[in-house]
Amino acid sequence: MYITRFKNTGECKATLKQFTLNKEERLKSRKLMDELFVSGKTLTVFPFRLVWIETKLLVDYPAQMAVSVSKRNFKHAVDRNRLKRLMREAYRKNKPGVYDTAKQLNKQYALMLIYTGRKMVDYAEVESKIIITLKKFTERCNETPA
RNA sequence: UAUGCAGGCCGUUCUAUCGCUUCAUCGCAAGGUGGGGAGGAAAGUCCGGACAACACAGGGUGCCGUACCACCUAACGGGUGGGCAGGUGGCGGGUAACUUCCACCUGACAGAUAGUGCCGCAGAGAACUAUACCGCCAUGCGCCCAUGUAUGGGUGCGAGGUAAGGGUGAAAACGCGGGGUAAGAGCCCACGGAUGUACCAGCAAUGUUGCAUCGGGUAAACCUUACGGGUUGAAAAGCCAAAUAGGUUGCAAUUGGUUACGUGUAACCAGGGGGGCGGCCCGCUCUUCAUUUGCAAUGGGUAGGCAGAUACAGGUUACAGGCGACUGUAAUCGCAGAUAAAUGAUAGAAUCCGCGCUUGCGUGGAACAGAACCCGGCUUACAGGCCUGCAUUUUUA
RNA sequence: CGGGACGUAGCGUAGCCUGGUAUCGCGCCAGCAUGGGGUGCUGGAGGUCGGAGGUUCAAAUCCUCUCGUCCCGA
Repeated sequence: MYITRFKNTGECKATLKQFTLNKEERLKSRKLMDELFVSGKTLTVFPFRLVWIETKLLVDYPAQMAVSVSKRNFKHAVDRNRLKRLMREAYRKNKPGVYDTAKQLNKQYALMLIYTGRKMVDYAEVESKIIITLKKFTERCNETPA
C-alpha cells in the first residue's frame, strides 16, 4: 500500500529506498541488548512485546532493531526462523513512521521485537499487529520528550 | 496388469515487484551492474577421521570400547562378499510329522570344556556327576493265607539297586528306537545332535569323513581371550586492537593529620628508608618515600576486527580392473558461507492432493524439516511420485 | 555447541546397582464413633512403572533406539 502511494506522488526512485533493512539497521551489539533488558521500556500488543531504549548509536540511522522468538514456545528452528522473517518484513515495510518521529525529536533508539504468542500466524496478521505496535510506540515517544 | 519383498532416485516449478546476504566489477562517494545463496536428512549427536593445542623413553596393570571370517576404506561400532544359525515364501517329495532345492529376511554370531556367582515359587532333587516323592526290581526279619512241603501271595519294619514311567517346573543330567537286564542305565548297537581331535578342501570362518567323549541355563552377571584407544575440542589454537578502569616503568609536582581564620596560608604533632656529623647509642641536620595529580612509554587484554572457515579422503561423465563394497586413468565442473546469525514477503500462473457442486469451476492445502569448522557413516522423521530386480497370479503374443 | 540428571496411583516419592512380591505419605471411597461436621479408628479401591524393540524361563530393574522435562559450562 505504501508502494502505490509513493508511486503516485512521482518521487518513486528516491522514496523507495526507505524500505530497506540492512546490517546497520539491525541491532547487533550484545552490550546494547543487555542494557535494553535492564533499563528498557516495554509496550505490549498481543502477540508482540516491544522493548526500547533511547541511546546513542554508532551508525547514522535513527533506530536499530532486533527480533526474538522464544525457543520455549516454538520447538523447531523452522518455525522460529519463519516468525522472525515475517516480523522483520513487516517492520521493514512500516518503519518510515518511526524514523520520521525519531528525526523530528533528534533521538536514536534501540528496539527489540519479541514474539510472545504460542501459535503460528500468517503474514497479514503479523503486519496488522506490527502497524499498531509501531503507532503506539511513536505516540509514547511524542508524549515523553524528556 | 495387480500384489508382496528388496534396492535406488526425486521431493513443487515459473514470472513480476519490494527486500536480505556474499563475491566480482564500475565509481571520489552516494550507489549501479552481473553471478552465487539450505537438506536428504541440514535433525539426533551414536561412532570414525581431518585439523589444533597440550602431554609423551620403554614395559606392566587398571579403565573404556569392539567381537564368526576375509576384504574395502584415511578411519570406523560403517560397507561388500562368504560361512553358520533361525525365520518366511515357492516348486517338488511324503498319508502325516517332516523335508531336498531355490529366493528373500533377521542375527550384540568369541568363550559356559578356565574360575566365581545366580536359577524366586513349585518340586525328592536346580548342578561335578544327584540324600529317590510316587513307582519299578531284588532282598533280611516278623506276622497272616494257600497248598503240590519248599515254594508262592499279601502285609509291617529295615537295608539296597534303579533316572525306564508318573508328578513339579522355563529347564530334570544327549534325543529316539532296539538289544540287554532282577529292574534299569550310552552298558551295547543303528539313526540323529553336540564338543574335542586327525586327514583332506578352503586365505579363513567352516565343511566332508574317521576317531574319542556326552560336560543344564545365564557372559545385554562378574569374568577370560584377542585386538584397539594419550587428553581436550572451533567456546580448540592464533593475529591486530579503540574507549574506560587498573598494572609496570620513567619524568614533573605533591609529606600526612589537627587547630585558627580571610580557604591557602600559619602554628603544632607524627611514621619508614637513605646520607652527613660521630668509634657506637642517643641526639642534631639534610634528603627521599608512602599518598595524590599530570604527561609519556609499555605489556596483558575487553568491545570490535582478521583468520581458523569452505578446493577437497570434491562432484559429474567415460573407459579399465574386481562377484561386490571400491579402486585406477582421462576429461570436465566450481556447487552457501551467515555470526542476535542471510536464503524472505506480496501478486499471478502451472503441477499434485482433499472437499463441494458437477465434468470445469469454486474453495482449502503443499511431507519431514533450516547450514554454523569440515568430511565419511549410522539412527530417527517424511505428503506424494518415479525407476530397477525377484516371486506369485491373470491375460495376450 | 558441549556435558549431565530424571520420567513409577490424582500429587510427592521408595524400589533399579545385586532381575522373580511395586513401598510410604497426602488425597479418594466405605464403615464405626458424633445430634451433625472436623478430628480419630478400621477396611478398601486406584499402576500400560514415558514409548518401541531386544536379552532372559521371567524386565520397573539389564541393553539399544526414541519422546518429554529439568539442570550445568560459555
